[in-house]
Amino acid sequence: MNAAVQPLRTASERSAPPGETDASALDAIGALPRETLGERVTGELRTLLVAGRLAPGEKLSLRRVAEALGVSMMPVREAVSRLAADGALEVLPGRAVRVPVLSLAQFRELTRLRLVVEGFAAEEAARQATPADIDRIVAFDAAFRQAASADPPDSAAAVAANRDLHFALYEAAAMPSLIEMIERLWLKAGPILNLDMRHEPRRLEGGSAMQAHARLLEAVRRRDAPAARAALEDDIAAAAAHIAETGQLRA
Amino acid sequence: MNAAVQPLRTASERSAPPGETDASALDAIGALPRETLGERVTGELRTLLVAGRLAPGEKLSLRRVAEALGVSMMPVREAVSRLAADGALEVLPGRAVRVPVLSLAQFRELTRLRLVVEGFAAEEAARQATPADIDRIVAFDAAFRQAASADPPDSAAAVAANRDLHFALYEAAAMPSLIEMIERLWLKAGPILNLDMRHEPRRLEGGSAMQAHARLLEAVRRRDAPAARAALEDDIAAAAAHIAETGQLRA
DNA sequence: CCAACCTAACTGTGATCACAGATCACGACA
DNA sequence: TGTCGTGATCTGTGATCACAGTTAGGTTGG
Repeated sequence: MNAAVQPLRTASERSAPPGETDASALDAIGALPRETLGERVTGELRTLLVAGRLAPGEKLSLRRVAEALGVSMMPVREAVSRLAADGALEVLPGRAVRVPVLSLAQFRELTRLRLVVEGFAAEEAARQATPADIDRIVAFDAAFRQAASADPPDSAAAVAANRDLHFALYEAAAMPSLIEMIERLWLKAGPILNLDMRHEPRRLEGGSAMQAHARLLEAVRRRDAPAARAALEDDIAAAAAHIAETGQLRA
Repeated sequence: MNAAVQPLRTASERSAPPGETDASALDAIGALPRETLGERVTGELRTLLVAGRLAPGEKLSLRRVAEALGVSMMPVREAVSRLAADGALEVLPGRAVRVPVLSLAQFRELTRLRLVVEGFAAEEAARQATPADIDRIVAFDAAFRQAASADPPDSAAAVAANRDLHFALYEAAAMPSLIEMIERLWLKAGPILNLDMRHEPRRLEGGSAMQAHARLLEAVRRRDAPAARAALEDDIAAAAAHIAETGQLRA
């Protein structure tokens, strides 16, 4: 069922640091990542969701995911609990857990919220972006361009680059809670959005996304917040319109 | 430690419907509530958090909460997992789980996000509100007025009425995901906001909240979206300014 | 009198087991 | 042929146990 789920052995990769007493060396090492298994499973599922590799309506089984990842059922339960709390997954009453199937109304609401929230983030990013931020955005824009312009288009790479581009922009706003909000929106809309981009790479050829990205980048360079918002809104609206027309949404 | 946590016995309140075959009777009964224990614990903790009855920095113990609620540790783990994913609780690396202590910068970011998101909700509510919606808002406004004007002010009732008033407004916008977003913001800001209102009920006497509510209500009645947003923004900003001055926030 | 050690209690995490309820396929009855 | 009952199988939920890591309190040694 879940061929997309990669093994994730419980490798205890915390290498015990030897008895080192040199102060300079101790200062150099940072706090080691101390990530719990449940968090890693959560991250794994999140990645699959925003990438559209788990299709809407697809059913997951705690035991199967646990087996596929090489862990017990416990961490998977925790991950599913969190994602279900975010609305990224839904647990049917007594049945199974599955990727939510959005209705057209729900998708429209999500799009409106994205326009408000991500539009605000774009404005703030245009005001606060550092040269380093802009460099990162430029890099991801180039990656997206290359993936979208290839023949045939590399849809997987385009999806990833598109995500990186957007979040590089939002991170320039330097508002952590804002980014969390946007991630939650992407988690909900990701399955349809990216499933579509993955299945219909021809949409990339239209170039509307690349055009919007170019205008966005230009606006950020000029620190023109309203223009950045406008460009981003066009990007979101164009993708949403395409989904609303051709996507598979519930009535 | 958690005297605030109310017992929550595992009462199986699902009354088995008798073998009724009358079609009209079958149509009348709705789906019975089927709530899992973990969800009830989550709701219990959410209520305590937004009401400010769990103070920032307060530490929780899974076992103690479980014992206080009369359930096993398992549902509490699930509830804490969800709330931690929302940032409403935080789990220290290897230590304990506690209510987050916001820094001044984090609180300011939350306030800005509230202005954006709840401001949008107020606009939309002003456009979409039905007479029934307005009636509900009026009722909660009256309750808030009464609690705040009493001598001494009934801070607990004021906190509850204030919450009900705001969410009655937001629900008039008829955008479920928007309400989830706002609830998450309140979950983060609630502990300081309402802890403050609870400890310093004198702030209520200033009447700035009541004045803002009155303007808000008037704007909704007139279907004046910009005015509704302005009134709500004043309400949020006034409370936030008071916290930033006197509240206990980390540097 | 203060600091360092050490032990006992407690923490969240993960695994395993038990169970009620839902699903699905097969077969009996009408 | 169509429909309902029925059983095996699988689902998520909850409880219990085991464990490594941390914390706090008391004690010892300086």
